[in-house]
Amino acid sequence: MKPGEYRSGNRLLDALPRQDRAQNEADLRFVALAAHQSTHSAGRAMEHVDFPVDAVLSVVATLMNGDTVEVGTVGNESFVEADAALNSSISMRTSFCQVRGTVARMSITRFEDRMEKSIPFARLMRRNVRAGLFSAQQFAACNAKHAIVKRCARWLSMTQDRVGSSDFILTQEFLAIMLGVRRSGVSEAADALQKIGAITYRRGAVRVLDQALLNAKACECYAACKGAFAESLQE
Amino acid sequence: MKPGEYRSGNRLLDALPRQDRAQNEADLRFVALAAHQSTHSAGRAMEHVDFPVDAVLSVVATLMNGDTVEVGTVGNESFVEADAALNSSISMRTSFCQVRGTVARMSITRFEDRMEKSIPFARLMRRNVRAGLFSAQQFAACNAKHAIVKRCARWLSMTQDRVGSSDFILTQEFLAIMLGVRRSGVSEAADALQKIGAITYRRGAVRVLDQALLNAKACECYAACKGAFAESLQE
DNA sequence: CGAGTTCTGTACGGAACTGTACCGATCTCG
DNA sequence: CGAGATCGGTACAGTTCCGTACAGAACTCG
Repeated sequence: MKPGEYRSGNRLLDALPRQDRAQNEADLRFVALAAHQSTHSAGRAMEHVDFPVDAVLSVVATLMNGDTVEVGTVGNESFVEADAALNSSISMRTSFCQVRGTVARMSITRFEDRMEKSIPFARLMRRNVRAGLFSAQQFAACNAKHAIVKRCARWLSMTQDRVGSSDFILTQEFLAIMLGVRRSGVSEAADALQKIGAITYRRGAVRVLDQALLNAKACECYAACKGAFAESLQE
Repeated sequence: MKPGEYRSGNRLLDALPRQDRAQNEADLRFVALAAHQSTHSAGRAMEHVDFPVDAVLSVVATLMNGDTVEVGTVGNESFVEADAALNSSISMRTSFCQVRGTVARMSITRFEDRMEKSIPFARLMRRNVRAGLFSAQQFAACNAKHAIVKRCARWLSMTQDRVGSSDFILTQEFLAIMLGVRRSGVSEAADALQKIGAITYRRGAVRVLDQALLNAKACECYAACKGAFAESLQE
């Protein structure tokens, strides 16, 4: 493979200019993550930065009563944790693997070095953090205004894009935690989406039957976040 | 006044090292903002960046049905808009003045120039954006989990810190929009806070009677966001 | 195969919040 | 001062969602 033709499988890394892409080959190692495996802990120094390939990671805020709410969903269009691109090597949030798969892992040392030395690298990462900020803001509005079914459809739509498959493993229990609602609330929402033929949901196995229909049932936040990340990968 | 002793009144700008502070004097002009006056529009190129002195600005997400929800509150500990520190001169969100007062305004050109040329400047701004990201995430969790009264107390607590006064002007109508709830919901919450003697609320005029009590009634998100911004101003 | 675990569907009372409406109080401004 | 606009308190029916509980289905593993 010629230099610069290296592809990591993470769209953010692969959107770098040729020379930076070549550097990726040396800086990355691929790690298979199991479901619910933690990658970063709130308040702890980061040892590495993870660029998902086909895994989906969740960034969550943990409240004092122990409740957790998802504040960011990260797939092959982005990375965890954003702090690394904001002059801090301490992660503010906890993140873990939601849908099992592979991530391209870079040490925090290498990441910081490249932020400093490559203008295109730093620029692309920061533009991506901007999309992450947009998403967090969108989630704030979404959680305040949108009904469970729509948020549920949004999450499934986002996840399908990220895993690149119609099938993925996810229990209602975890989806409920992500959305900040009751499990039985997700059960009812998933049932509604099944009845209209958008998905099937059987014991942790989701299958998207009609992507267009599912997207249509999702709130506007799906398209908004997708657009923000897409924009951050261009130019 | 000796160089480096210049104080803008915005704590973020004033946390810069001596040399950068001196530069502020040339780069800033002070602008008085009226309540509800817009400073940035979603999708439009930024002409300037605003560092509040005693004004309080709101960053809002506008949904397709026209509803707006606050996704960031900005006072003298921060600035709008974060995008400027993330390699974009286009604002992703709309922001406007919530509590009237003064902002220190810098042209986007000067801001970008300083981001590029001063490492301490760029570092401080990015650490501040990190706190802004943390806040947006916290709001996402807050909107999903916390009751109106607590969110209301949070907002008033945050605002009092930012205006540096026990009195400020704010209609329930606008507070309702910020929290993403009904106006009469705010009316009931404000009434509850009045009954316990934390505040008085009369026709758009809020007076905080017992700050400690108000803070205690606020959800944990008040302290969490305050801490995040405080940390971003140190070192 | 059988015991134990995990996961989902469903139910029910209750709490929180919504949408809407109306009135009175207060402020603004000619 | 008086008309009009703004703002806040209250009410009520309706909806969404919560907390909790329980049973059955599906899976795991010895």
